Amino acid sequence: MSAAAAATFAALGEPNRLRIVELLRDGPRPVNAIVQALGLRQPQVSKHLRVLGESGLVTAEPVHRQRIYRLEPEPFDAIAEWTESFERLWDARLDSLGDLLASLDREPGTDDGHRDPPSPRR
Amino acid sequence: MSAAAAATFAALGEPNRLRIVELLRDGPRPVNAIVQALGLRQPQVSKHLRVLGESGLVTAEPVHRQRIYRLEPEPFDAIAEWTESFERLWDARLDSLGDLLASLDREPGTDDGHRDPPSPRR
DNA sequence: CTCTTATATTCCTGTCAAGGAATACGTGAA
DNA sequence: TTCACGTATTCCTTGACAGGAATATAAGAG
Repeated sequence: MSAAAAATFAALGEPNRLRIVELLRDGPRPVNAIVQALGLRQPQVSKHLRVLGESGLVTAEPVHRQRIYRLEPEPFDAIAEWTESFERLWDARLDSLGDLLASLDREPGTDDGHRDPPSPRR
Repeated sequence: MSAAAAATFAALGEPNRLRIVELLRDGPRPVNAIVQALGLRQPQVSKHLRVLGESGLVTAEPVHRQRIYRLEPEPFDAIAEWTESFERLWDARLDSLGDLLASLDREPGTDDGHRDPPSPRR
């Protein structure tokens, strides 16, 4: 899940692609509507849409001579789920820091990687 | 909101940075612990931590000779909020293509009526 | 002060990605 | 068929970014 999440984040990390996604949040759009709404050039929009499509964020449906792009829910669900795994941590972080330090400050040199995670549970 | 979101997504879009973030989810860590846990080289980890810090995803607290890195909640809250603005759209997915397929797999719900399809004509 | 440990920074290099421009492709209309 | 429109692809150039290697900085131990 992490590898796919990285690809999704990378696709959304480009500002113009993020603008496209946020525009499509208001409803499906043909390419030309995106071009005009965002003031980008048509080839760049097509290229961005391709990247978004390869990440599963959008799909296209051909209608007439146009291709109507729309958002797909799965990647957003994945992001939401991923983010939720962090949201549960913020209330349980007061005093574990001191314990952590003592356990991690080990003898150097011959240390070959043995470490014990301090107390990741709350 | 969007501009900062793009920066956050970009920071998380790098696979090794995402691994670092997911490691820190289990608790704060000094740099060397990240190096050993992920099998990366120390300079690269420091560089990634710098990027993560510039996006506000992590902060460091100096203790002894080490710097303990931890996640910061704000960017995750921002991502969650951003994602929620999309999660409310999926139930309104009745459109021309959907209607064709709907006769096959549509499950009859309690919706006698028909929700307003967002057809943003322009 | 000197040495060591932990981390950060710099330089270099290769790769990849985004924008611009031009063009190719596909499909409906005449 | 030919034309026009909507969209996709290709080529090119430039800039950003990640990894490797070496080194610099900070601070505690002796």
